[in-house]
Amino acid sequence: MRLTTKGRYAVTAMLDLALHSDNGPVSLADISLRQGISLSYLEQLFAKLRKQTLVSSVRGPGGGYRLSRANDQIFVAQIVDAVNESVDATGCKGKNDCQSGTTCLTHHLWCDLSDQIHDFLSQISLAQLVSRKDVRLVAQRQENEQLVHAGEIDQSSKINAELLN
Amino acid sequence: MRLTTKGRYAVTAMLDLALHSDNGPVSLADISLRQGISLSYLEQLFAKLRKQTLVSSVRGPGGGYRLSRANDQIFVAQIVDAVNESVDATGCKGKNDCQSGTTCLTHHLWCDLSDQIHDFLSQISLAQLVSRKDVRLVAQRQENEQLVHAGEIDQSSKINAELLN
DNA sequence: TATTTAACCAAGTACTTTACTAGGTTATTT
DNA sequence: AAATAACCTAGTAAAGTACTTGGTTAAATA
Repeated sequence: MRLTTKGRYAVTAMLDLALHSDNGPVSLADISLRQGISLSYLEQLFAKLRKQTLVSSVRGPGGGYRLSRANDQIFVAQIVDAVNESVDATGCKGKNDCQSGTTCLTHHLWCDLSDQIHDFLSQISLAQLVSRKDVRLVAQRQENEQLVHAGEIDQSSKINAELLN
Repeated sequence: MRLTTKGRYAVTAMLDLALHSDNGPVSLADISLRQGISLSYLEQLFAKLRKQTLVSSVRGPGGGYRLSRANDQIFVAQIVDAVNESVDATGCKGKNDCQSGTTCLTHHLWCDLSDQIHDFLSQISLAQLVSRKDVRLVAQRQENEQLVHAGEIDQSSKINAELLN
Protein backbone atom coordinates (compact mmCIF):
# COMPACT_ATOMS: atom_id res chain seq x y z
CA MET A 1 0.00 0.00 0.00
CA ARG A 2 0.93 3.55 -0.60
CA LEU A 3 0.22 5.52 2.54
CA THR A 4 3.20 7.62 3.48
CA THR A 5 4.06 11.13 4.57
CA LYS A 6 2.85 12.29 1.18
CA GLY A 7 -0.74 11.26 1.84
CA ARG A 8 -0.52 12.46 5.43
CA TYR A 9 0.72 15.87 4.28
CA ALA A 10 -2.09 16.11 1.75
CA VAL A 11 -4.78 15.28 4.31
CA THR A 12 -3.24 17.63 6.86
CA ALA A 13 -3.13 20.46 4.32
CA MET A 14 -6.71 19.85 3.20
CA LEU A 15 -7.85 19.82 6.83
CA ASP A 16 -6.03 23.11 7.41
CA LEU A 17 -7.88 24.48 4.38
CA ALA A 18 -11.20 23.26 5.79
CA LEU A 19 -10.44 24.84 9.18
CA HIS A 20 -9.54 28.25 7.74
CA SER A 21 -11.97 28.58 4.85
CA ASP A 22 -14.19 31.16 6.57
CA ASN A 23 -12.39 34.27 5.32
CA GLY A 24 -11.85 33.62 1.63
CA PRO A 25 -9.15 31.53 -0.03
CA VAL A 26 -6.20 30.22 1.99
CA SER A 27 -2.68 30.70 0.62
CA LEU A 28 -0.22 27.83 0.57
CA ALA A 29 2.24 30.11 2.38
CA ASP A 30 -0.14 30.16 5.37
CA ILE A 31 -0.59 26.39 5.32
CA SER A 32 3.17 25.98 5.01
CA LEU A 33 3.73 28.08 8.14
CA ARG A 34 0.99 26.47 10.22
CA GLN A 35 1.62 22.85 9.25
CA GLY A 36 5.40 22.94 8.78
CA ILE A 37 5.31 21.67 5.19
CA SER A 38 7.57 23.21 2.54
CA LEU A 39 5.77 25.65 0.24
CA SER A 40 7.05 24.11 -2.95
CA TYR A 41 6.06 20.63 -1.86
CA LEU A 42 2.58 21.92 -1.06
CA GLU A 43 2.41 23.40 -4.55
CA GLN A 44 3.14 19.99 -6.02
CA LEU A 45 0.55 18.30 -3.84
CA PHE A 46 -2.10 20.92 -4.63
CA ALA A 47 -1.45 20.57 -8.36
CA LYS A 48 -2.65 16.98 -7.97
CA LEU A 49 -5.54 17.92 -5.67
CA ARG A 50 -6.63 20.49 -8.25
CA LYS A 51 -6.50 17.92 -11.06
CA GLN A 52 -8.87 15.74 -9.04
CA THR A 53 -11.09 18.83 -8.53
CA LEU A 54 -10.86 18.64 -4.76
CA VAL A 55 -9.75 22.28 -4.59
CA SER A 56 -10.04 25.37 -6.78
CA SER A 57 -7.52 28.20 -6.92
CA VAL A 58 -7.65 31.99 -6.92
CA ARG A 59 -4.58 33.75 -8.30
CA GLY A 60 -3.12 37.08 -7.36
CA PRO A 61 -2.95 38.94 -4.03
CA GLY A 62 -5.46 37.69 -1.47
CA GLY A 63 -5.70 34.53 -3.53
CA GLY A 64 -5.13 30.94 -2.51
CA TYR A 65 -7.11 27.73 -2.49
CA ARG A 66 -10.68 26.85 -1.64
CA LEU A 67 -12.36 23.48 -1.20
CA SER A 68 -14.29 22.88 -4.40
CA ARG A 69 -17.07 21.12 -2.51
CA ALA A 70 -18.63 21.26 0.93
CA ASN A 71 -16.72 19.92 3.94
CA ASP A 72 -18.89 16.84 4.18
CA GLN A 73 -18.48 15.92 0.53
CA ILE A 74 -14.69 15.46 0.62
CA PHE A 75 -13.34 12.22 2.09
CA VAL A 76 -9.89 11.25 3.28
CA ALA A 77 -9.67 8.38 0.77
CA GLN A 78 -10.16 10.83 -2.11
CA ILE A 79 -7.31 13.02 -0.86
CA VAL A 80 -4.90 10.12 -0.43
CA ASP A 81 -5.90 8.74 -3.83
CA ALA A 82 -5.29 12.13 -5.43
CA VAL A 83 -1.64 12.44 -4.37
CA ASN A 84 -0.64 8.80 -4.58
CA GLU A 85 -1.61 6.68 -7.53
CA SER A 86 -3.93 4.56 -5.43
CA VAL A 87 -4.73 3.22 -1.98
CA ASP A 88 -3.81 -0.32 -2.83
CA ALA A 89 -2.25 -3.00 -0.67
CA THR A 90 -1.65 -5.39 -3.58
CA GLY A 91 1.51 -5.13 -5.61
CA CYS A 92 -0.29 -5.53 -8.93
CA LYS A 93 -3.00 -2.87 -8.51
CA GLY A 94 -5.65 -5.57 -8.55
CA LYS A 95 -4.48 -6.93 -11.92
CA ASN A 96 -3.68 -10.42 -10.60
CA ASP A 97 -0.25 -10.47 -12.25
CA CYS A 98 1.72 -10.19 -8.99
CA GLN A 99 3.94 -13.21 -9.65
CA SER A 100 5.41 -12.94 -13.13
CA GLY A 101 2.06 -12.73 -14.88
CA THR A 102 0.05 -14.94 -12.53
CA THR A 103 -1.74 -14.41 -9.23
CA CYS A 104 0.49 -14.64 -6.17
CA LEU A 105 -0.43 -16.74 -3.13
CA THR A 106 -1.55 -13.83 -1.02
CA HIS A 107 -3.19 -11.70 -3.72
CA HIS A 108 -6.69 -11.98 -2.32
CA LEU A 109 -5.56 -11.16 1.18
CA TRP A 110 -4.14 -7.83 0.03
CA CYS A 111 -7.27 -7.14 -1.97
CA ASP A 112 -9.34 -7.64 1.17
CA LEU A 113 -7.02 -5.36 3.13
CA SER A 114 -7.17 -2.67 0.44
CA ASP A 115 -10.96 -2.75 0.58
CA GLN A 116 -10.83 -2.54 4.35
CA ILE A 117 -8.59 0.53 4.38
CA HIS A 118 -10.45 2.20 1.55
CA ASP A 119 -13.80 1.67 3.24
CA PHE A 120 -12.45 3.12 6.46
CA LEU A 121 -10.98 6.24 4.84
CA SER A 122 -13.98 6.67 2.54
CA GLN A 123 -16.24 7.13 5.53
CA ILE A 124 -14.25 9.98 7.05
CA SER A 125 -15.06 13.43 5.67
CA LEU A 126 -13.22 16.68 6.31
CA ALA A 127 -16.35 17.86 8.11
CA GLN A 128 -16.04 14.97 10.57
CA LEU A 129 -12.37 15.75 11.18
CA VAL A 130 -13.11 19.46 11.68
CA SER A 131 -15.59 18.63 14.43
CA ARG A 132 -13.25 16.29 16.31
CA LYS A 133 -12.04 17.45 19.70
CA ASP A 134 -8.41 16.42 19.17
CA VAL A 135 -8.30 18.26 15.83
CA ARG A 136 -9.82 21.44 17.27
CA LEU A 137 -7.27 21.35 20.10
CA VAL A 138 -4.28 21.13 17.76
CA ALA A 139 -5.79 23.76 15.45
CA GLN A 140 -6.25 26.10 18.43
CA ARG A 141 -2.61 25.66 19.43
CA GLN A 142 -1.44 26.32 15.89
CA GLU A 143 -3.49 29.51 15.66
CA ASN A 144 -2.06 30.74 18.94
CA GLU A 145 1.47 30.06 17.71
CA GLN A 146 0.67 31.93 14.53
CA LEU A 147 -0.63 34.90 16.57
CA VAL A 148 2.57 34.97 18.63
CA HIS A 149 4.67 35.02 15.49
CA ALA A 150 2.45 37.54 13.75
CA GLY A 151 2.13 39.47 17.01
CA GLU A 152 5.84 40.25 17.13
CA ILE A 153 5.65 41.75 13.69
CA ASP A 154 2.32 43.45 14.33
CA GLN A 155 3.52 44.95 17.61
CA SER A 156 6.63 46.46 16.06
CA SER A 157 4.64 47.76 13.11
CA LYS A 158 2.06 49.18 15.50
CA ILE A 159 4.84 50.88 17.43
CA ASN A 160 6.24 52.21 14.19
CA ALA A 161 2.79 53.42 13.21
CA GLU A 162 2.48 55.22 16.56
CA LEU A 163 5.90 56.80 16.23
CA LEU A 164 4.90 58.16 12.84
CA ASN A 165 1.96 60.04 14.34
CA MET B 1 2.21 2.86 7.15
CA ARG B 2 4.81 0.40 6.12
CA LEU B 3 3.16 -2.29 4.05
CA THR B 4 5.17 -2.94 0.91
CA THR B 5 6.48 -5.82 -1.13
CA LYS B 6 8.67 -6.71 1.83
CA GLY B 7 5.74 -7.55 4.06
CA ARG B 8 3.89 -9.19 1.19
CA TYR B 9 6.92 -11.38 0.42
CA ALA B 10 7.22 -12.36 4.06
CA VAL B 11 3.56 -13.37 4.35
CA THR B 12 3.69 -15.22 1.02
CA ALA B 13 6.80 -17.13 2.11
CA MET B 14 5.29 -17.99 5.49
CA LEU B 15 2.11 -19.19 3.81
CA ASP B 16 4.21 -21.35 1.47
CA LEU B 17 5.89 -22.77 4.54
CA ALA B 18 2.52 -23.50 6.13
CA LEU B 19 1.29 -25.19 2.94
CA HIS B 20 4.33 -27.47 2.62
CA SER B 21 5.13 -28.28 6.22
CA ASP B 22 3.83 -31.87 6.05
CA ASN B 23 7.11 -33.51 5.00
CA GLY B 24 9.68 -32.00 7.32
CA PRO B 25 11.40 -28.61 7.03
CA VAL B 26 11.06 -26.53 3.85
CA SER B 27 14.21 -25.08 2.25
CA LEU B 28 14.33 -21.46 1.17
CA ALA B 29 15.47 -22.69 -2.25
CA ASP B 30 12.07 -24.39 -2.69
CA ILE B 31 10.17 -21.30 -1.55
CA SER B 32 12.30 -19.20 -3.86
CA LEU B 33 11.39 -21.38 -6.85
CA ARG B 34 7.69 -21.63 -6.06
CA GLN B 35 7.10 -18.00 -5.09
CA GLY B 36 9.59 -16.26 -7.39
CA ILE B 37 11.46 -14.51 -4.60
CA SER B 38 15.26 -14.27 -4.64
CA LEU B 39 16.93 -16.78 -2.32
CA SER B 40 19.20 -14.24 -0.67
CA TYR B 41 16.33 -11.87 -0.05
CA LEU B 42 14.40 -14.72 1.55
CA GLU B 43 17.39 -15.41 3.79
CA GLN B 44 17.28 -11.83 4.99
CA LEU B 45 13.56 -11.96 5.63
CA PHE B 46 13.81 -15.30 7.48
CA ALA B 47 16.61 -13.96 9.67
CA LYS B 48 14.07 -11.46 10.98
CA LEU B 49 11.28 -14.01 11.19
CA ARG B 50 13.60 -16.25 13.21
CA LYS B 51 14.49 -13.40 15.59
CA GLN B 52 10.77 -12.98 16.27
CA THR B 53 10.55 -16.76 16.86
CA LEU B 54 7.97 -17.25 14.12
CA VAL B 55 10.11 -19.95 12.49
CA SER B 56 12.87 -22.34 13.56
CA SER B 57 15.63 -23.63 11.32
CA VAL B 58 17.25 -26.99 10.64
CA ARG B 59 20.71 -26.87 9.09
CA GLY B 60 22.37 -29.30 6.74
CA PRO B 61 20.96 -31.51 3.96
CA GLY B 62 17.22 -32.01 4.17
CA GLY B 63 17.11 -28.98 6.42
CA GLY B 64 15.12 -25.80 6.05
CA TYR B 65 12.57 -23.89 8.08
CA ARG B 66 9.59 -24.91 10.16
CA LEU B 67 6.82 -22.84 11.71
CA SER B 68 7.71 -22.56 15.38
CA ARG B 69 4.06 -22.65 16.36
CA ALA B 70 0.83 -24.15 15.05
CA ASN B 71 -0.79 -22.71 11.92
CA ASP B 72 -3.56 -21.08 13.88
CA GLN B 73 -1.20 -19.36 16.31
CA ILE B 74 0.65 -17.27 13.71
CA PHE B 75 -1.07 -14.13 12.44
CA VAL B 76 -0.40 -11.95 9.40
CA ALA B 77 0.16 -8.87 11.56
CA GLN B 78 2.99 -10.64 13.40
CA ILE B 79 4.71 -11.49 10.12
CA VAL B 80 4.46 -7.96 8.74
CA ASP B 81 5.63 -6.55 12.06
CA ALA B 82 8.62 -8.91 12.05
CA VAL B 83 10.07 -7.72 8.73
CA ASN B 84 9.16 -4.06 8.91
CA GLU B 85 9.68 -2.08 12.05
CA SER B 86 5.97 -1.67 12.63
CA VAL B 87 2.52 -1.57 11.07
CA ASP B 88 2.00 2.10 11.75
CA ALA B 89 0.13 4.69 9.73
CA THR B 90 1.41 7.61 11.80
CA GLY B 91 4.72 9.22 10.96
CA CYS B 92 5.80 9.43 14.58
CA LYS B 93 5.17 5.81 15.65
CA GLY B 94 2.52 7.00 18.07
CA LYS B 95 4.92 9.38 19.83
CA ASN B 96 2.87 12.51 19.08
CA ASP B 97 5.91 14.44 17.82
CA CYS B 98 4.88 14.43 14.16
CA GLN B 99 5.21 18.18 13.67
CA SER B 100 8.57 19.34 15.00
CA GLY B 101 7.99 17.97 18.50
CA THR B 102 4.26 18.52 18.71
CA THR B 103 1.20 16.59 17.55
CA CYS B 104 0.20 17.17 13.93
CA LEU B 105 -3.36 17.97 12.90
CA THR B 106 -4.14 14.48 11.65
CA HIS B 107 -2.21 12.44 14.22
CA HIS B 108 -5.28 10.82 15.76
CA LEU B 109 -6.71 9.92 12.37
CA TRP B 110 -3.59 7.89 11.52
CA CYS B 111 -3.63 6.27 14.95
CA ASP B 112 -7.20 5.14 14.31
CA LEU B 113 -6.24 3.80 10.89
CA SER B 114 -3.24 1.96 12.31
CA ASP B 115 -5.48 0.28 14.86
CA GLN B 116 -7.94 -0.62 12.12
CA ILE B 117 -5.29 -2.26 9.92
CA HIS B 118 -3.62 -3.99 12.83
CA ASP B 119 -6.90 -5.40 14.11
CA PHE B 120 -7.73 -6.70 10.64
CA LEU B 121 -4.36 -8.40 10.10
CA SER B 122 -4.24 -9.69 13.68
CA GLN B 123 -7.38 -11.69 13.10
CA ILE B 124 -6.05 -13.57 10.07
CA SER B 125 -3.98 -16.66 10.91
CA LEU B 126 -1.93 -18.79 8.53
CA ALA B 127 -4.41 -21.60 9.21
CA GLN B 128 -7.23 -19.42 7.89
CA LEU B 129 -5.26 -18.57 4.76
CA VAL B 130 -4.36 -22.21 4.17
CA SER B 131 -8.04 -23.16 4.17
CA ARG B 132 -9.09 -20.43 1.73
CA LYS B 133 -10.26 -21.57 -1.69
CA ASP B 134 -8.31 -18.93 -3.64
CA VAL B 135 -5.10 -19.81 -1.78
CA ARG B 136 -5.53 -23.55 -2.38
CA LEU B 137 -6.12 -22.87 -6.08
CA VAL B 138 -2.92 -20.87 -6.49
CA ALA B 139 -0.99 -23.40 -4.39
CA GLN B 140 -2.27 -26.21 -6.61
CA ARG B 141 -1.11 -24.35 -9.74
CA GLN B 142 2.31 -23.71 -8.24
CA GLU B 143 2.73 -27.37 -7.31
CA ASN B 144 1.79 -28.43 -10.84
CA GLU B 145 4.35 -26.02 -12.28
CA GLN B 146 6.93 -27.41 -9.89
CA LEU B 147 6.10 -30.96 -11.00
CA VAL B 148 6.51 -30.01 -14.66
CA HIS B 149 9.92 -28.50 -13.94
CA ALA B 150 10.97 -31.35 -11.68
CA GLY B 151 9.31 -33.83 -14.05
CA GLU B 152 11.78 -33.00 -16.80
CA ILE B 153 14.62 -33.85 -14.48
CA ASP B 154 12.84 -36.82 -12.90
CA GLN B 155 11.92 -38.26 -16.29
CA SER B 156 15.48 -38.10 -17.57
CA SER B 157 16.82 -39.53 -14.32
CA LYS B 158 14.19 -42.28 -14.47
CA ILE B 159 15.25 -43.03 -18.05
CA ASN B 160 18.85 -43.03 -16.92
CA ALA B 161 17.94 -45.37 -14.07
CA GLU B 162 16.19 -47.69 -16.51
CA LEU B 163 19.14 -47.63 -18.90
CA LEU B 164 21.42 -48.63 -16.06
CA ASN B 165 19.43 -51.81 -15.41
C1' DT C 1 36.26 -38.71 6.49
C1' DA C 2 35.12 -36.03 2.39
C1' DT C 3 31.39 -34.03 0.18
C1' DT C 4 27.16 -31.99 -0.19
C1' DT C 5 23.52 -29.37 1.47
C1' DA C 6 21.40 -25.47 3.26
C1' DA C 7 21.35 -22.19 6.93
C1' DC C 8 23.73 -18.08 8.29
C1' DC C 9 26.21 -13.71 7.56
C1' DA C 10 28.17 -9.18 5.62
C1' DA C 11 28.84 -5.81 2.21
C1' DG C 12 27.56 -3.52 -1.67
C1' DT C 13 24.42 -1.74 -5.41
C1' DA C 14 20.81 -0.44 -8.90
C1' DC C 15 16.53 1.46 -8.50
C1' DT C 16 12.63 3.97 -6.81
C1' DT C 17 10.30 7.15 -3.95
C1' DT C 18 10.09 10.92 -0.90
C1' DA C 19 10.52 15.55 0.45
C1' DC C 20 12.54 19.27 -0.73
C1' DT C 21 15.21 23.29 -3.23
C1' DA C 22 15.97 26.47 -6.96
C1' DG C 23 14.52 29.30 -10.32
C1' DG C 24 11.58 30.55 -13.02
C1' DT C 25 6.43 32.33 -15.56
C1' DT C 26 1.64 33.83 -15.43
C1' DA C 27 -2.51 35.90 -13.68
C1' DT C 28 -4.73 39.20 -10.61
C1' DT C 29 -5.18 42.75 -7.23
C1' DT C 30 -3.82 47.18 -5.17
C1' DA D 1 3.76 49.57 -11.97
C1' DA D 2 4.42 46.68 -8.09
C1' DA D 3 3.23 43.07 -5.23
C1' DT D 4 1.20 38.77 -4.51
C1' DA D 5 0.43 34.02 -5.05
C1' DA D 6 -0.65 30.43 -8.16
C1' DC D 7 1.63 27.61 -11.54
C1' DC D 8 5.49 25.07 -13.67
C1' DT D 9 10.01 22.47 -14.48
C1' DA D 10 14.17 20.41 -13.20
C1' DG D 11 17.26 18.72 -10.07
C1' DT D 12 18.80 16.38 -5.64
C1' DA D 13 19.89 14.36 -0.93
C1' DA D 14 18.30 10.75 1.76
C1' DA D 15 16.01 6.59 2.61
C1' DG D 16 14.16 2.22 1.58
C1' DT D 17 13.58 -1.79 -1.47
C1' DA D 18 14.99 -5.85 -3.73
C1' DC D 19 18.64 -7.97 -5.01
C1' DT D 20 23.70 -9.77 -5.94
C1' DT D 21 28.08 -11.42 -4.54
C1' DG D 22 30.92 -14.04 -1.88
C1' DG D 23 31.69 -15.93 1.72
C1' DT D 24 31.35 -19.25 6.70
C1' DT D 25 29.24 -22.78 9.62
C1' DA D 26 26.61 -26.87 10.91
C1' DA D 27 24.65 -31.28 9.80
C1' DA D 28 23.50 -35.23 6.90
C1' DT D 29 25.11 -38.56 3.48
C1' DA D 30 28.22 -41.34 0.62
